[in-house]
Amino acid sequence: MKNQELAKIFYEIADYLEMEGVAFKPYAYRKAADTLESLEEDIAEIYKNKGKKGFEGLPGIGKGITKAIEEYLKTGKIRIHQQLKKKTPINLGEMSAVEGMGVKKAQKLYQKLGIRNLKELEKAARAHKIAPLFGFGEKTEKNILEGIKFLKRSKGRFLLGDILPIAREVQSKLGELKEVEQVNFSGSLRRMKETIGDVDFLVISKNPVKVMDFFVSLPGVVKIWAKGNTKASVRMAAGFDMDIRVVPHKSFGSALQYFTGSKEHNIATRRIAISRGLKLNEYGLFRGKKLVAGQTEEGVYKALGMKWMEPELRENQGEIEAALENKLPKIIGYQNIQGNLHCHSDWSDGKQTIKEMAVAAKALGHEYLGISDHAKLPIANGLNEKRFIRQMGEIDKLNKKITGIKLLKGAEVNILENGSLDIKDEVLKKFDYVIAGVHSRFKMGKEQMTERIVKAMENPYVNIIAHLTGRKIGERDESQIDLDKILRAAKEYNVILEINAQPIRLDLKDVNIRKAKEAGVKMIINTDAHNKNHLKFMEFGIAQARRGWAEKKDIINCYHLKQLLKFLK
DNA sequence: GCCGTTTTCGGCCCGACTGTTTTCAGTCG
Repeated sequence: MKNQELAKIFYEIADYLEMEGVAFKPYAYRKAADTLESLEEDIAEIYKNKGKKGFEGLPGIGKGITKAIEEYLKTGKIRIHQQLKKKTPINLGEMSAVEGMGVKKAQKLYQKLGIRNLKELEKAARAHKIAPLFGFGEKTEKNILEGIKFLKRSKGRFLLGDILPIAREVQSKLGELKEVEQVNFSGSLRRMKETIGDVDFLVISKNPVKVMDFFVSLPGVVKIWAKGNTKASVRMAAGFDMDIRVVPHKSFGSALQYFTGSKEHNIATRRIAISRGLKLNEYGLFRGKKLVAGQTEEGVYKALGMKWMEPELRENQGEIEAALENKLPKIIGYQNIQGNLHCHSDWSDGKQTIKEMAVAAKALGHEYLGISDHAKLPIANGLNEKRFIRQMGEIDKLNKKITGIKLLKGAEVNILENGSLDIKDEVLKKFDYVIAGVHSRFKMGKEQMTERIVKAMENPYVNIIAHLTGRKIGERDESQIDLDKILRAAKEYNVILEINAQPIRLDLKDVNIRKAKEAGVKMIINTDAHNKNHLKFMEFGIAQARRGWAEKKDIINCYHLKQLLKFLK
């Protein structure tokens, strides 16, 4: 797939052009790179089948970029890129990853000192060669060294599941300050993105300085990147950054809208503002100097001709158009889930007994809990047919003893290499439902993997396919699959696709959820809990479903027990 | 270089903080 390669080159061209002080073209190249990055089909395939006509209608790809793509597909290179690189042969990505270092500084350092990469940058800073340069200074040199130090320790993006609890804790600490009237987090965290770069807080306060002082002295702060009267930024010991912004009451809505993003969503909303003769910034929506809206997000969107929309939708993936036409989806709410069909007990690799899991699920207000221990996986102490039958007996007994929650008999069986299952049909038919999942050979070819999963779906006793692509964020890539084919099979055989709520899985991911929904395929949000605390992962699965525009009717564990059982039959 | 509910030409999102060139460019979100 050439899309990512090309996107990378266009981003680089954009950086170089910015370095040269060229106006607006960098924006154009980045826009084209964004388009390529999120493009599903292979650009090379499109070109092969339809020629450059196939690029028509792709946003941000016009005459010039089309030519560049053509050049790359034919020669493997883009001349302008080569020329720019030759002129300033530096590792821009590496250099500009250092906090405070952008393209201009990188260019100067190359021109004056010949610095091309991080290693040379560190060496020069240590030898105090940077401070005397025109435009640089002692502080800049020190910041470069600190930036490099933090860069080496930082882990990039963090899992939503790891960050959200920390952010909530900080939020409640800030909320306890008497100077703080209101505090929210914003950014990708409020949009519940699966990975988070940094945490952004937004505060209403009449005494911002006090809030700033408190914020930069929070436990865990190891570096203060910036601290002003209304804005501060810190690095936490865990390796991520936190930003805070204080705004007046009358601007809270526009500030929340602005800092929630996404960036693309903001650019789009600001364009709409401009087209209506308005200006949108974090302080409000203005006509000339007159404040039109700002206190609430609802007011801002309304003044732009839109209904308020859930933060999870704000990715400029059609939500703005939908809002303008009053066609926003009514996405699933965080309180709509009635139960959970994927969890493990100490019969396989879970930590708790079935009863303990049931009690914990009941405490969360669930109406039913499906026990779905592993089949036959040796590393997971998986069950064979005999043990499954015994477990069913135990679940029957527990159902008579426990009130307030119904236990369902399930299993997570393995889809073997050839698509068959590792538990016999005569036992499969005794379960209330069967989950099938791939747990081995994740790297087989796309066609083979697709066939493997489709074959499992054909089994009449399979209700749910677990964690479809097998990805583990930051650890294991998605298996290659033909999603369209799988969605067609799911529809045909009435198989439900799981949205696995484990923060490291979130599989189906948002864009796949949206495709499943559009294909009319039902989904279920499951925690895949291996201990009772994991039952709380449900929130992350719901978030992912919301990001995928899923509605209540798309998600079968929004059903009450009776309706669910009818559906599973 | 791209694009059009004002436009095929003339725009392209907007503001805070830092450090240094002491008035603002560079960087970031």
